[in-house]
Amino acid sequence: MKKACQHHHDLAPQDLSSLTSRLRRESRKITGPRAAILEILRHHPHPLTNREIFGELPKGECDLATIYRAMQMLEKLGMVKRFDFGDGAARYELMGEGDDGHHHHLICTQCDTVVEIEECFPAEIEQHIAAKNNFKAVTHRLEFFGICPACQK
Amino acid sequence: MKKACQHHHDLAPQDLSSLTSRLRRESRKITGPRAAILEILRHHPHPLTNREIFGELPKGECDLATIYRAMQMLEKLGMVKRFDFGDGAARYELMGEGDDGHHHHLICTQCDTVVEIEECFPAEIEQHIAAKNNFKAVTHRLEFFGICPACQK
DNA sequence: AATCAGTTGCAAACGATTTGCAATTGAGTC
DNA sequence: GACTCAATTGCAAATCGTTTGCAACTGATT
Ligand SMILES: [Mn+2]
Ligand SMILES: [Mn+2]
Ligand SMILES: [Zn+2]
Ligand SMILES: [Zn+2]
Repeated sequence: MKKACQHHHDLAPQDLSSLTSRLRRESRKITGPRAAILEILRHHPHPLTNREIFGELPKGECDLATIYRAMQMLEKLGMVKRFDFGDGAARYELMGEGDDGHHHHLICTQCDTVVEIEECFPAEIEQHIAAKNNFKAVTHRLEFFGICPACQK
Repeated sequence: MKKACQHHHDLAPQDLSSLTSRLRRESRKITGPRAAILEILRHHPHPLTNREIFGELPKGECDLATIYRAMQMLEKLGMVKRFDFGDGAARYELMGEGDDGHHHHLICTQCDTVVEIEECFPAEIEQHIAAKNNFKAVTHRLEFFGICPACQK
């Protein structure tokens, strides 16, 4: 009954080699920690916090600070998208090559279940808001919150 | 040329007495720090961080921790609404009695200018998202970002 | 004026994120 | 395969926003 998601998550995750070549292209080194981090992101459909990534890693594989530095770099290179669920921890999701990664989530306020959302804020309304206030390059951050079926008792 | 905003910000700010009576009603004490904080919120049309409130206060008037505690309490009583602009600091705005305070902002990514926005995410689409995923009590957090007229050169 | 729960200042504690630095290591070069 | 050097890492300390323990204090009520 669940409709197929239209984001890259459904597609076979991009292979590691395409990811590492992107790094090489930017003259970044392919290190153990980085490969491990990308491997984890590749297999997760929803945004992960640095601590969650750290938890997925075999202990001793890599320092938490290294993950923070890696995610910063990956975000700068446009390889991951950063999300904010309002709980004080940044979350990252791998994004496809051309893709700008813009999309939204529906989060259960009780159990933190995350659903990828395909709907977006209507462009016409956004343009109207931008024009009315003489702003340029307007975009938005949008996340939905509610009670998931399982938590409804 | 600027169109009138339709939020409570335009109306004369609610007077201190109506605010303090709300506190009294909840058997909270009207203290110097609290009155000073409310006074500041009353005169600010946009969300303020705790540190900004602290900065507005005459030095020595009140401890930062007291502000954190006051804002927590005011939020619990539904007297202020908390916003998140994604920069790691909570922001609070005074809200009217009946009002649930739900609204959005347009923030300049260069100078942090804030504009109050009256538009909201279309309810029908939100309902559709909720229904499709069997979520209940769905709401959203939404903020717009762009370059304000002054920062466009 | 006496009473007492609610408040406050101050310092320490916290959790997420950043940073300095010396040791380590990819990845071309010979 | 060894050589070289900038990029990277681990570790500890530092930052930042926020929370908390606690003893002193104060507003509201009697
Ligand atoms: Mn997603
Ligand atoms: Mn506002
Ligand atoms: Zn969108
Ligand atoms: Zn809205």
